[in-house]
Amino acid sequence: MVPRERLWLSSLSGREFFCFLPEVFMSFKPVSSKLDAPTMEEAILKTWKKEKIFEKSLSTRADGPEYVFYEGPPTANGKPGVHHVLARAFKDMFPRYKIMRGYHVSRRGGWDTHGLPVEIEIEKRHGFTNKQQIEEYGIAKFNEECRKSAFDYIQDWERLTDRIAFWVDLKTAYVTYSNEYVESVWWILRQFWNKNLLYQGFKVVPYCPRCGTPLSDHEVAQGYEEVADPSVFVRLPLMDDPGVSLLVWTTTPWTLPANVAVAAGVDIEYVKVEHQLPEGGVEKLILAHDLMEKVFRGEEVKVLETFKGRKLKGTRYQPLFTFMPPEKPAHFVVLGDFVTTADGTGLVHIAPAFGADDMKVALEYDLPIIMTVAPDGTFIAAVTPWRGIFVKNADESIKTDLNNRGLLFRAEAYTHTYPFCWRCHTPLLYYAREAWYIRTSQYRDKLVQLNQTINWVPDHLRDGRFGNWLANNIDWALSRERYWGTPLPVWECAECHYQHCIGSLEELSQLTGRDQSGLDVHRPYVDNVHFACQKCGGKMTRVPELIDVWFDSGSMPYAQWHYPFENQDIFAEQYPADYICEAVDQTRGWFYSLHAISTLLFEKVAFKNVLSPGHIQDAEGRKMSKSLGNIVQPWDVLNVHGADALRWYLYTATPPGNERRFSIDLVGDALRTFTIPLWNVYSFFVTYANLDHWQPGAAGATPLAFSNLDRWLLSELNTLVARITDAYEHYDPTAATRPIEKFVEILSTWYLRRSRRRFWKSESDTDKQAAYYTLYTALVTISKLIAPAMPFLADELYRNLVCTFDPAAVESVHLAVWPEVDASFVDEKLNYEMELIMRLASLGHAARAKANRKVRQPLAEAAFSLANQKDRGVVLQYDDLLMDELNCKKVRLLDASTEALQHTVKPLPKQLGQKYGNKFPVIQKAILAMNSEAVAHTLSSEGKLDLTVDGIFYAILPEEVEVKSLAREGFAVAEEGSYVAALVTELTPELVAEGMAREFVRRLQDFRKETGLDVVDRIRVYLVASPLLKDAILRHHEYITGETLTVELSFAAPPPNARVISDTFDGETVTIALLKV
RNA sequence: GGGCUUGUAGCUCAGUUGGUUAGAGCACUGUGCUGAUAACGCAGGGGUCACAGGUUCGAAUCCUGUCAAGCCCA
Repeated sequence: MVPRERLWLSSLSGREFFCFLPEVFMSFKPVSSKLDAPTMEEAILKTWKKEKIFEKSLSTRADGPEYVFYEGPPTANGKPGVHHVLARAFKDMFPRYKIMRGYHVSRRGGWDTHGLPVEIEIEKRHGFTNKQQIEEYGIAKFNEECRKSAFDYIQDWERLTDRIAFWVDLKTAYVTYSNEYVESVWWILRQFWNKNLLYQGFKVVPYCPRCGTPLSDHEVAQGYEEVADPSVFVRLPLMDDPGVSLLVWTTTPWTLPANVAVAAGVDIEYVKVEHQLPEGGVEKLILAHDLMEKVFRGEEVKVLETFKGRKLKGTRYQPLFTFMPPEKPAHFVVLGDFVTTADGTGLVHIAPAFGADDMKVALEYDLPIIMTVAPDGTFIAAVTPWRGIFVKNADESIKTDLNNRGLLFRAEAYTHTYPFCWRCHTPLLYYAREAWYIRTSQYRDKLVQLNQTINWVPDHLRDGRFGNWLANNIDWALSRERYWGTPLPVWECAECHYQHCIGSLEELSQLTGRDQSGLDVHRPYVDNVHFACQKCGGKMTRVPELIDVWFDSGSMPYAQWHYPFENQDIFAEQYPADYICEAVDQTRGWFYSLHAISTLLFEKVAFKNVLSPGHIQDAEGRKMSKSLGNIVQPWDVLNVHGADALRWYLYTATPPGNERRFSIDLVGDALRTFTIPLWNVYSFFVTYANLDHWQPGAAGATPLAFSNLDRWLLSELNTLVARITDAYEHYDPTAATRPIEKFVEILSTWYLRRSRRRFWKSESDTDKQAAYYTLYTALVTISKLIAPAMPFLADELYRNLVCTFDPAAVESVHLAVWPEVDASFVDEKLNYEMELIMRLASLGHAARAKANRKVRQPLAEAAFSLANQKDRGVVLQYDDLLMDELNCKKVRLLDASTEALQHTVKPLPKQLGQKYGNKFPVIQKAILAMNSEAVAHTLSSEGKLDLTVDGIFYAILPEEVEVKSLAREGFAVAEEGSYVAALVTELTPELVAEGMAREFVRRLQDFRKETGLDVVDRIRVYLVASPLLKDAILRHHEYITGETLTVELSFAAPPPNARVISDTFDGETVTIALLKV
């Protein structure tokens, strides 16, 4: 069928006005069926800027309730990658949704500007390899370069942020190095100082003795190598049990002079064994049961006693060395959860100065810390035998010493990975340095309790990774011995060592008696500020440390507003956040620093909802890294497929907490499977609505005649709105997007496929109006539902579909109001019934294919069998849809009373199994052993089936057995589960002729298209055809001319200027000559 | 070494309180349909539900262990 001629004189009443002035018809902007996504998106971007849509999204909601979003500040000293797009895409969608719900979302941006990554860039630039070089170069110059470098790639960030439509206010973005920001951070630290939460202690850090500096984690990670270290087993004779020794193991003998305790595992099983000495006699040793085999290597030992580790707690042993007598109780067994039985003896030597676990357990048990090593990595003078020797070089001599004293059980080489300095290749030492801590562990219970009130997505983070981290909270090691960062605002007196923490620049001014408001708060300037000690009048100098950059970013709720020095009202409104979002690696980074600072400061949460997406991997599931060369650049994707497809892929590919594989092609799939079908529906609608001069809201007084199909689509649409709304309310990006894909699919492949003729037909009746209304409503609603996810396409649809005709409409979908569910349209029954009809249509097609009957050939009859009695009425109710879809003259139900049927029965495991439990197998067997016809008959006539198996009686109900009916003969059959479609495939001459006519129409339409005719062009047709075909054409003359807009169809000779083709089908031949009128 | 997470078709993913023969989309092959479509329909091939035990009438699903990958920590 061809769309009717577009003449409007005979059209709907009330439209005559347009007929006289066709040139002023308002119409939708024409939409090509080809979509160029990047071009479309860039045009929308320009429009947004021109019309200041982002600004309006704020101003139009100025009176709305506040929805607070915190931007986790990135560092702009590197180029943004796909993983940044990921986080930003997830950040963006919920604020956009909330705007449409009427909220005001200020979305201030921010930049993290301090820290080691920035310093390293500058070090690389100058080829610096150690801290002395920086100090020789000058901290002032160095920091000035850091300050500039922090924004080296800011333009890349701004461009990318803009292009992916992450709406964030970068014009007013906070910057962590600004004096105002730092002053707020100082204020926070001062609050902690006042509460006695800030203290100085030791921290064990990976330390390079040659460079004289601790290394950051990622520096350490660069330098692991496999090496052979000495592995020694050492006896520690017990004080109170002569002849018995603890057996400990270590790969760092140089730490033994600093030993203060031995750790055992509380639930590990230990044994006391009797062991034959090679030189004669026996000794008694204590070690973990599971490691006996490894330690004694088949040597025979006698187990004297077995006990759990907790029993060893407090057991005292004789110190190995006595160079430095401890000032506190030491040399006894403690319990540690880090003890394992993977290696060694299950008893771990503890030297708090040289191991993080050791330090932790030392704090727990108040053990002394014995520092035997100087900063250059050599033993101090007190360790007399090895003074001045580099510790690793003393290992052999220490072994000899122990052996001479009969304490060495065994020594050998042990190969493992050990960290080396990435700059100078010196083996790193784990080494205790003085450090500043925040006493977060004092607030452990509060941290845990407040965390329970936070909504985590995925929710396992709350009690898993984050919850565990809080439950085992240790004090926050705050200080860093670096240059470019927020200085720790503690001043110390050179004389009496009195310390004072500064809380504001004003305080500093008072103390120094000089206006410090213009001071650069960074090193080295702040280090040159001195004042008199309150206690002794001595000279106060700032301590050299900076603070952890995570403290900077965790302070952003306060510092971004220069709170409490300014903006107290804004702060009150913007704290805490409703929503934050960063990748999962931030659990112990930003998420923790926000939570810890907020808890210690105000005992409140800093954020109520947090979404934490998993990382991006390459298409093979490997992580993206420079060394693998598998990094996908965001612009390569954006320039090909656009930002919407990229975002859509990220939302739909996998639940947010999972890792997701990523490649240009996977984004292309999102475009092909969702965007393009949606675009085609849109393009179809606009094309035909323009041809018909259809306008939204112009139907006038005529009531719309909604078909079943319309009512169904509107029901599905409102169901969809409810689902998507619910998903957004629950911070579920996958559920907020995937159902839209499903909806667009059924919109395109069922609603539109089944409705095409309604749009083409000549009469502009109420049915057609209903179809336009329905499709229009669906498209406009979709534009709103996808707005938070695909901001460009959404606005493209909305602006053309809504703004074109409605001058009162807001100018962008992002300023529009989120759709409400109209419950009166939701009809669950209708949804169910249409799904059934789609399934039956599908079965009908399958039956056709099996019988080798193409769809163009009409068939006499399609019959269906449905096991569920309730479903049977549905078939007849929608028979018009099925007849049309399957090209059948009649649709009916298979019926046992009117035709020969055979039945198959299937006992249903779910129903029978749940009811009868372990009797299910015998019941199933018994039913299958019976005659299926008899079972089917009894169940339908008596409503139950009596069964006795092994002397037990069962009454089986119809719903517990599936009965399927099959026609015996004369049908082509397809079945799925209990559904059966049966087609009568016998053809009458009438049906054959009609099939030929349709076949002929198809050729003619192809020919029209090939000739380049417009859909509304009219034609004359001249034919030569074989007799059977000629007969069919004459019989269906009216149908053919109507479908093909043929004004004259004749079997006369064609004029010489006609286009001619010949074709053969179904054994018939035809020659067609065509002429445009 | 520890914690958390993941593992289902070639690829991307569903799979409800355990219950019929484990599904969908993409890709591939065949075929049909089409004057919106870059489409669409139908069919086919493709599965040791990572592996091994256990519980159960019945396990992708519950339990235990192992392996692999990712992240965080050590």
